[in-house]
Parts: sequence; structure tokens; C-alpha cells
Amino acid sequence: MVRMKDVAEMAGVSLITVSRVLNAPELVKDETKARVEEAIKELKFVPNYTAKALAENKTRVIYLYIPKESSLDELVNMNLISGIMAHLSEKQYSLQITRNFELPQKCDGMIIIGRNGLEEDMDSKIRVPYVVFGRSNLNVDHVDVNNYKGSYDMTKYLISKGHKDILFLKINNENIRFNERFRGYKDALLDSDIKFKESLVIDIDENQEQLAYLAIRYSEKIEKATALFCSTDLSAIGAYRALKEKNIVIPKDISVVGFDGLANEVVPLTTVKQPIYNVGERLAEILINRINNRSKEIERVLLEPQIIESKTSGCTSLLGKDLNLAL
Amino acid sequence: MVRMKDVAEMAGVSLITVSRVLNAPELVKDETKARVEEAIKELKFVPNYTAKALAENKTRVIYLYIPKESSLDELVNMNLISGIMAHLSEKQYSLQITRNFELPQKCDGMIIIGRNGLEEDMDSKIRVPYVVFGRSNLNVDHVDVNNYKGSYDMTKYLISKGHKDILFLKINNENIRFNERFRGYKDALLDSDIKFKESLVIDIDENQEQLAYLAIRYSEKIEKATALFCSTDLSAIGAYRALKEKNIVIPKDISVVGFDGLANEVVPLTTVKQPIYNVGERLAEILINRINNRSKEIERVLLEPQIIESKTSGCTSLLGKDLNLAL
DNA sequence: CTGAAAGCGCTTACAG
DNA sequence: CTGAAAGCGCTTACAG
Repeated sequence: MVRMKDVAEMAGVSLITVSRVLNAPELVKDETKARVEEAIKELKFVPNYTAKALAENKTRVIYLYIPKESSLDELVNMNLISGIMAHLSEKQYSLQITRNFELPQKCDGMIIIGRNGLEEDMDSKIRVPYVVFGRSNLNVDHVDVNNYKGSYDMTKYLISKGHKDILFLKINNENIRFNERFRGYKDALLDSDIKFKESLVIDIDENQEQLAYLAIRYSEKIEKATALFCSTDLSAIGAYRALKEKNIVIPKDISVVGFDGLANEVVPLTTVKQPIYNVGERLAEILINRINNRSKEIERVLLEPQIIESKTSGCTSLLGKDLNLAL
Repeated sequence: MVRMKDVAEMAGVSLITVSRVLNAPELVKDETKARVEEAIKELKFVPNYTAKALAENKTRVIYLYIPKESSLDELVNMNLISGIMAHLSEKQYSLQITRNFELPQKCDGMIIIGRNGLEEDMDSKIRVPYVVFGRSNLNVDHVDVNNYKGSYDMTKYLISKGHKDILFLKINNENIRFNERFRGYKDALLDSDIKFKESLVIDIDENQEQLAYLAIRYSEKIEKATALFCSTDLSAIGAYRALKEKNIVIPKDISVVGFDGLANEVVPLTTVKQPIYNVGERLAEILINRINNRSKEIERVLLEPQIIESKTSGCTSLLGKDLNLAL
């Protein structure tokens, strides 16, 4: 293994100078720097990050906190982990996962999956820089998905396809995300001069396929609508099943769209795709920047979701026509 | 931060003794050991893994090689990464991802996503212990999914539901996995005294939704069957779409099942779920064991997939009956 | 602009 | 069974 010492010898300088070329090149005379750089290239020197970390009192380890309630093999978490890994690897950082705040080892920073309530005590508990996925009441770097915008855009999209009577399957729990999606829907209607009607909203209490199924199965509001916008893909699938049972054909009789898009590799549902993988990348990026500069301005990033057109939606002009049927 | 030195002082021993208690406790007198252990607990001492790694000439970093052709946000890769991370984190190792074999930094071991052909030169290139996902012609630790068994079991499952004429949608490329799935299907028929018929096989060349769609859309073999076993979920979804277009109702007229199950959180397809997340965990586990004991016997692990019953399959006794329709 | 020396927190022959 | 000393490969005041 090539060490800084070897580079120093080859370049005819001290080890300290090599270190400077690597970490503070502006302090080194151009000519010396050139000699060192050549030696580095010649010997294919790569710094030993373990030694560097020890000397700097760093670890090059980032912890990702995922609450215990959330399984690591959920699609959201998998997307997140992959995105984070991709960026950290590039920057020579590595990742560990934790389910609580008692970390088994030192780290340089943390990524926290939003815990909406408990945040107040977080800042005192965590003694390293951290970044949060989701809203944060604290003055802290965070990344979130623009649920409002995604929902707004999807509603506009449906309107552009000729839909005016758009049913909304709403999820009624304290999760801000679902509220934002509902707001986006309403505002898009408003901005298109379509009156928002309570009679076109169907409520369920949790994001469950079965609840959505039941709600749609026994609702009569369907007949008034040409499109159904579900708050999540999971509920869209429940709704889909209910519609089929009622012999309503999709998208011939009604368009059905969802929100999340985490499995759109295999689910042919028109939906709003949350860029969770990108969220992961951005979280990692922002955290590393923060580690390298504690005093920089707080970052608040809102990533835009994207509409994925698939087989469950169509134009109103095609209503009743037997086209390519959806799954 | 509490160091070994602090523990040593409190226990009234040398730093070396503390190190022994941690790494080779059998060399330490019981009484001394007890004093040290108490001090460790009292001071909540946690070893500094960076320092340990440097002294041991280790890194505690594992590289995961994923070929460039394969995107990190594919479901398989995400499952894998999450599973690997879960185990490594537990063992205080961390992970980095690489897309080639020029590693930017030292590591203690590698996890290689099977590269079926190129394996011959691998052993010489990689100078650290490694484990492979997939078959390997080399004499190396590896983990794979039992595709044969999954397919065999699914076929048996369909037979147990009364199906005898089971169409198989086969993918005809060099990927061994697809061959194994086909073999499992044939053997299950054989073992159930059902004659295998070429006329019940439909071929496509790649695992693509559209190819499956076309193959099923224009095949007349469907009419002869009560069940359709597709080699992948993706092809099952294409097939599903084609069937719907032909006004064939699922599972009323025909059962449709797939293979993969990576998105079954949201896809209500009866399928064989590949335990990719568990594959990840096992890969990590085996690698760490190998790192700690280079001379142990080679591990060849075959994980069993699992049948997930969902809404696209049913009993032949219910054929033609209008039940809970599937998605 | 450059270098000698101490230090980061561990492990590991070697000695006793 | 226990300990003194050197070493892992870097960084960082400090001095010049």
C-alpha cells in the first residue's frame, strides 16, 4: 500500500507538504505542488481514509435513523437507502442504519426520517450535524417532496384530458402529506374555474388497500365522476378492485390515478411519482456540505414529483370507447 | 469521549489488558476481567472503530459491486442494498457501492452481484474476501435464490387448486434463472402425473411487459388453459393486460400468476416472492464470517422463495363464478 | 513556503 | 497472567 510517506520521498519533500497538497494546496508553492502531484499520480496514491479520519477525529460514517415502526424493506425506505448510498459512496462516506438515538459508534452526521412530533428534543440529543426528511419545525436542513405541487399538477393533468368531475379519495389522518395532496387538488380545481364539491370527496382513515376498496365499493359518488384521484397508489389499487367489481371499466368508464409511484416499474397505474431516490441523494449531499461547513445557510429543499402516464387514465373524449384496456 | 485508557485507569490495569478483555478475554484472569468489565459498563465505553481499524490494518468498509448496466433504483437492487445494510450496520460495518473494480479506497471485503461470464478473472483482481449473489463457477461463497423450487412450488400450488392445463410464459434468453423456472414447472407437472405439453408454452425473448402483452394478445393457446404461469411479474402484468383486452376475466376465467414479488406491497398479483432482502442479509453475514475466518468451508446458500397468494388466482371449482375480482 | 514532532485511539509482538 | 513500547497512516499547531 502506497502511503503519503512514499509520495513524499519520491517528490523529495516532507510528508507534511504532501498533506498540504491534498488538503490546502493554496499553501504550497506551484513548483513543489507539481512535483508532489506527479508523484501521487505516478504511485497511484490514494489516501487512507481510516487514518485520516482518526487524525481528524472523524469517522466518515453517517447514521440513518429510521423509526422502528417502519420496516427496512418498505419501498420508501429502500428507495431512500439506495439514494443515500449512491451519493455517500461517491464522497467516500459510508452508511449505517439505526433504529434509535443510542448510537453504537461515533459518526460525522445523521440523516433523520421525519418524526413529526418528537422533534423538539432532537437537537439536544444529537451532537452531530443532521438533516431531516420531511418538514421540520426546527431550524435545520431538510428535504421534502412537494406533495401539494404533485397533486396540483395531477389534477391539472386530468383537467387537461377533459375531466371536470374528479372524485378525490382522501386519507384523513394527521399526516401532513395527505393534507397537502388534498389542498393541491382543490387549488387546481379553483385555478381552472371548476367548483370544488364536497360531494366529490370520499374519506378513509388510513392508507389501506381494503379501506379504499370498501369506500369505493359502497359509494354512489362514482357515477357522478369521470376520474378518480386517489391519495396513494395503495388506495388506488383498492379503488380499482372495487370499480372492477362494479363492472366499471378503466379507463373506458373512468380514469383512476394514484400518488407515490414507488413501484411503477411494475404497476401500470397513472400516478404522481415521488422522487424518493433523489430525496436520498439530496439528503446525503446536503449533510456532507453541512459537515464541511457548519455555518452555512440552512437548506430547505422541496423536490418536485412527476406525473407518470400509464394505462389507467385517458381523455374524456374517449369515454365509452374500447381502447387498450388497463391492468 | 471515553477511551480505553480511561477504562484502564478506572480498573487499575494497563490499556493492554483492557484490549485483551475486549478481544481475547480468555487470556485474562477472571478477577481482572470482572474489574475491567465493570469499568467499561460504568464509563459506557465504546471502542473507537476507526482507531481499531487503523491498528488492525482494516477499514470496516465493504464494497458492493453492481454492474453499470443495472440501475441502483431498480427494485432488485434496492432490496439487496437494504438487506445488506441492515446486517452490516448491526456488525458495525459500513457499505460503499462501486460500479467497477477500481476501488477508490481500501476495503475489507466485497459483495459481487453475479456477472455470469466474466468471473474467471475476478479472483485475481480482487484481493479481499468476497461473496457472490448468483451462481458462481468459482469456488467462492455465494447466495442464490432457488428459482427451480419456487417455480416447482407455484406449479404444485396451481395443481392443488385444480388446475391441469397450465400455460407457461417462458422467457428465452441466456439467463439461467429463467431456465430454472421453466424446469421447475415441468418437473412439478411430471411429479403430479400431468403430461407436459409444448402446446402450453408461449415464448418471448426478453422480460418486457410489451412482449408479454403481444404474445398473449395474439396467442390462441389461452383457450386451452385455466391458469397462466408467467416467468416474471412484469410479463404477468403484460399478459394480464392482454387477457383483459380479450375480455377474459381474472381469476374468473383464468388464473394468472407471476414470479418475483418485489413490489407485492402494492401489486395484488399471486406470485412467487424472491427473498432478495434476505439474500442481502445473508450475503453480508457470510462475508463477515469469511473476513473473520478465511479458512472456513465455502458457503453455498440457496434461499427459498415463497408463494404470495393474492387476487389473480383461484380454484378451478370457482371457474366462471363472479367472485372478488382481481386488479 | 516548508518541516520536526506530537497526537488521534487502538493492536501486537515481545518480555517478564 | 500482565505491561512497556512501537506502530497503523494520517493531521496540526508550532517554529523557522
